[in-house]
Amino acid sequence: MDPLYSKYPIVIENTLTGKKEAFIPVSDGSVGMYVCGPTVYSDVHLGNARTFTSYDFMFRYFRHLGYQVRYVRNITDAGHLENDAEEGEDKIAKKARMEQLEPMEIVQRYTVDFHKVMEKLNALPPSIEPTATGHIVEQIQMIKTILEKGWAYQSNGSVYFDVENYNLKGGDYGVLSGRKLEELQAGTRVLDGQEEKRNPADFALWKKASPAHIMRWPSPWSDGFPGWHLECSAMSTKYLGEQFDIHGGGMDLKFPHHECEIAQNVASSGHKGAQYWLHTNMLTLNGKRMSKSTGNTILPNELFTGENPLLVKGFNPSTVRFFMMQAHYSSILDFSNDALMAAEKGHDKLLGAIETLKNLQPSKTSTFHIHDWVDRCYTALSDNFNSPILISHLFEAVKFINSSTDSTIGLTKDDLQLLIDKMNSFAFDILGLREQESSDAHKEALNKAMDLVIELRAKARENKDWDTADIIRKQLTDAGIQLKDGAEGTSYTL
RNA sequence: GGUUCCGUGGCCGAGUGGCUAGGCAAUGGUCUGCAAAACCAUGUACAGCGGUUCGAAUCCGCUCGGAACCUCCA
Repeated sequence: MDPLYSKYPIVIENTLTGKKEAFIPVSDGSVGMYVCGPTVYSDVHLGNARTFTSYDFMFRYFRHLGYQVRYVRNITDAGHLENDAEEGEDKIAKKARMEQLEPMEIVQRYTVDFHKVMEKLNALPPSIEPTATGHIVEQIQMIKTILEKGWAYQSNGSVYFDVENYNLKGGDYGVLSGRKLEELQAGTRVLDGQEEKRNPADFALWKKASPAHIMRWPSPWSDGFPGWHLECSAMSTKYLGEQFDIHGGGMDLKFPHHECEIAQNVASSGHKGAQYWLHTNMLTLNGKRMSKSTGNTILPNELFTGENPLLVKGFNPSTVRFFMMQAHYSSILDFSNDALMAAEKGHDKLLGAIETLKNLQPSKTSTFHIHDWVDRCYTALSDNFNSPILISHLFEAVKFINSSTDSTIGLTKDDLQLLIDKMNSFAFDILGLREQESSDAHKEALNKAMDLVIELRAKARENKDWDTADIIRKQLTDAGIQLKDGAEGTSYTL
């Protein structure tokens, strides 16, 4: 049988070309995907969470279609320069001194925090999660190659990429971001240490460490540390090859980070690296950019607990994920308490219908064009990962499920099974939603207790003792349990 | 200031030359002891002003507003 990806070929918006293009992997049937991961020097930002959730969704979809996927997402633990200056200090080293901790202690703490947040959001671990500090050797090797080919120069123990020379010899620094080299030079601020460079647009491949700099490694040029952009070139090449399929990251990385990556790749191997570049869009909070200084900011964990003045309550991570999936990854998404509240209702309605679906019985004929529906769902997903359209189709099925009567759905046995399978695939395997987790033992105990309460209340209702019946319902509602009196008896939801 | 992008009904959010996206909220109805849930019905929205076109929310121009990048940032 043909794999699903040949039935529903993917089209991707390639930000390198600005066009939607048919996705044709370098190697048939497999996908190599590299995503720029977080810098682990502080709590993971909510925007990071959105970006990595978007790529997790794509990862899941590729796998679902039958591709063999290698998903590489790095951890930047070597720190980046705070500015381009000679005495520029590594962010991680700075924070370490402030808190009197070893740099790797900071790295460890925030890496663990990052993993916890992503786990809550039900993001699968990447296939490989390499660290910058673990690949100093590869980075030094790449610098050597670039130097040998004449695309870089040494200056005072540091090594810089020669952007002007690169473009004179046919390089196209600026392809990704649409920037012109002349404009870049004109717009560059005068910073300390610029005199080391031949051109303000040049960027560091290796920086000589100042005596105070804690994170440092020996190299042929100086004791120092790798430049801002090198780790991604080195690690993507190592794990995915000189030519691979997808490179992703947030919009904000487009320039200069990804622009420099392409230049480094071309300089060292003659290839651009990824064929398809993807950029996820930013997040705003109540219509404004997030900013710690104005208090317009929320941490992922605060979103889950509700411990933030901008939130009325906490939201479960699956709701947050659903909220993110309701918007396209390439659009700016605005977070607000109201928007989350609305998403929560929709999320619960969707999962509720999937729960209902389990208990429905098939009928002789089908009244829902299930194959057509499945087709439309896949078509939406394959059209540049359009999760909002998929969700709108899912709600079509929700309406159909909920309008089923007498415990019977208008689907034949096979069609019903198909609907169950696909709803599960789309909602859980691909969108990555999940039921509120509670232990089975817990659930069973609650079910038994609820059966008892419902039975007692049913007796009261038989006797038309409405006061008792209403008190029970009211108290349960206050406790967060909603009773629903239906034709077939009473059920409850949390 | 430069580069790029966006502005959709009460809110969130798809679409992007002619055909109902969807969710939430609201109103009416069905059901119910009453609720809740669910279902049915109801909104002729596309920042403003011009232009192109048989036809524009969708293309072009200007104006206003917002965002990202130009310095580490998903």
